[in-house]
Amino acid sequence: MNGRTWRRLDDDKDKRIRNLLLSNGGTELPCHADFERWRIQLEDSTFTSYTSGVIYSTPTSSPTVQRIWSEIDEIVGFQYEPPTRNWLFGLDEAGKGEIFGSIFVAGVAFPKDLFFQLQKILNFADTKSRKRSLQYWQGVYQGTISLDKEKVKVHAVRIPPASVDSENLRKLLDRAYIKVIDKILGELKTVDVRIVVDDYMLEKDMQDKMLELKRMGVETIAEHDADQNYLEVKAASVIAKYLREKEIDEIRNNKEFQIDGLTIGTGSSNNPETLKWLKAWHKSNKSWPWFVRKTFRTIAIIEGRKPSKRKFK
DNA sequence: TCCGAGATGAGCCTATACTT
DNA sequence: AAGTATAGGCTCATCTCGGA
Repeated sequence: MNGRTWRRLDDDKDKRIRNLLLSNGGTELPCHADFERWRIQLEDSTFTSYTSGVIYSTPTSSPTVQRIWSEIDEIVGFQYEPPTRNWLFGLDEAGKGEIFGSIFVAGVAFPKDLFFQLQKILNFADTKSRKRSLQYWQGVYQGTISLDKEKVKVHAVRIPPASVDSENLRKLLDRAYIKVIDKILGELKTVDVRIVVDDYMLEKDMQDKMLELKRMGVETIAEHDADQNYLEVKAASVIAKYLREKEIDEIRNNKEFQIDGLTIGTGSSNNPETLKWLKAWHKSNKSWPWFVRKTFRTIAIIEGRKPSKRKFK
């Protein structure tokens, strides 16, 4: 059972929500700290407003409270850039700076009438945090793709470690992004689309692609931190994150890739378990498994090699 | 009422490109 | 060649809040 949180509220919305609760029989409770603006008890749920512009409602089994939640959703409205086209199409990648595993580039497109349903699902999904379990990502992923199987278009491309070792990363990203765009746009069969990508510093291929799309009449946006401002990018980042976590989880649980009781850890260069695993594996004289990015600095240092500068031009 | 979990920012890692 | 910038990732410390 989960509560609900609404973020980025201004004073006006806060006031309207407070009035809504009071007019539906809510009773005011004393605040518990300076940073609390008000507390209102309504049936089995306590609503707390914080000075940071956040309102939180504790879990409920009351239909009345759930109806109020929907009304609050309407007052709060868009917590991301509102739709400007009938279709919203976002792309993002996960696993770029990791020393293990693949990079996943994912794209998600959905019609604008699914905006609020999706916003509700993704409101809690924090893609930056690794602390959440694979089950958590799977839940958000399933929630996203099963929202409306006919209308939600999803496509992802995997960039394997061997490619990362042998080619320019941004050029690989360019190609993966273009593949995803072509696939999903082909399914949409319309240019009434807003395409938003998280700006990884696009290379020429992708820049050209974006210009071509613009000429076709598609709205194109590339900006950093796009997942915070565009719901479609947030959705894509969740898909990419899930696929990446799934792969790493499978490697981690594979006994074949455990040594001296050590797993591969998170796969990041400054994860202590990952470093211990690297040292133990190297000591055993086994060759590196497929998922290790052999050209990365950390691996070269473990091998006693001089870290070479990567110049794939 | 109060403890601990989640959020956040700094500083480290990875990559590439541009400037000096 | 070294320094700057951009991107994403993780860890750690600190602080804000979430919830019993």
